[in-house]
Amino acid sequence: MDKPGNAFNVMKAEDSPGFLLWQVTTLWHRAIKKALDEIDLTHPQFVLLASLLWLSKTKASITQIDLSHHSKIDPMTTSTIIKTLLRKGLVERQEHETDTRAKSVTLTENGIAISRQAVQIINKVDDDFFTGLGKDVKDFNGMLVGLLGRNKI
Amino acid sequence: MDKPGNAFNVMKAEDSPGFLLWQVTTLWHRAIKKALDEIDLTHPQFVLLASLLWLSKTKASITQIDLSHHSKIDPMTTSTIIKTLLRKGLVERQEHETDTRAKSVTLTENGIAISRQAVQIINKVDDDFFTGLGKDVKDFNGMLVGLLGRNKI
DNA sequence: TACATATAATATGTATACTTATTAAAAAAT
DNA sequence: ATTTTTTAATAAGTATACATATTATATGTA
Repeated sequence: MDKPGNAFNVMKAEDSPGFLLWQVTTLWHRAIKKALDEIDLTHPQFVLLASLLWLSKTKASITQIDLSHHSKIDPMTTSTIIKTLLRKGLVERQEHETDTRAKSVTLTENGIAISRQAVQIINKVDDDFFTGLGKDVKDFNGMLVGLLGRNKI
Repeated sequence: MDKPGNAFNVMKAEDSPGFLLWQVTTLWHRAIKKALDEIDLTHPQFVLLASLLWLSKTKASITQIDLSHHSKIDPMTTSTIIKTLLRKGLVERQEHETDTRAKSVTLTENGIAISRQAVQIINKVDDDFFTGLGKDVKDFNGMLVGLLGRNKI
């Protein structure tokens, strides 16, 4: 009764959503990373580019905080990644029209092209990765939306 | 029809399991990181310690590759993290009995204590985080297990 | 208007996470 | 038995991800 293992509250690793989520996302990140290598983007870079593409459908001026909120990437990391995207010529920054503290981030022409390409690549990776869920994907999405709603930070 | 946004194959972000998974795991990682701060562990460090605790229930000699396979953390990263855990005095390494290339990793006494404490902390964080799923947690786990099975790398 | 509080962005420092390449030894193949 | 192929571990280099602290500005309140 005093072996190291008895610290767990589950008998099988498959009963722990946390450990399963760790394993699944580790494999998923790896697959995405590999696919994005082809266009020299990292996963977080892609998330910010896609967020820009997405938000620009409905919002005129997008700040780093907007991107941070949408992507859940913390503001500091967002700042770092945007700086890299600037260096790559995929985004540009201009002064915000009303808030002088903030910066408006926009995609460059090349940024739009790369982002669209990246979205296609990720669509395919995700299609492959989540194929196993079949019809359950709706339920899966629903659960994730539920978790998001209950764990807003 | 040529605005940036039309690159997506979903109309709502809630229809993309990939984006939802990104958001959920980002928030989840943040919550775990914050909780583990208290005992000066990172999430990956915890995963390896818990893996050691778990595997030692059934396996006499545990190598870094064993840990890598179980945790899905790649071998190089496993090596780096184990080195940190060594420095912290939470694990020890000895020559493997039969394979001279490999190293057997074991928890120190303090490592066992810290690991158990960490497991309790994470149990609580995960309980809180996944509470929203209610009875669905079984289905959620099942889907994750399915994804794991279909995406072995 | 003046002051306290909240917010946008970022410099700094530590710890992943991975790629590529290397070393040494085990396993498989002929 | 010798050669070929895998495999365990890791060095080096790049890019997150976060906490903490700082700067400058916006917002709320008296």
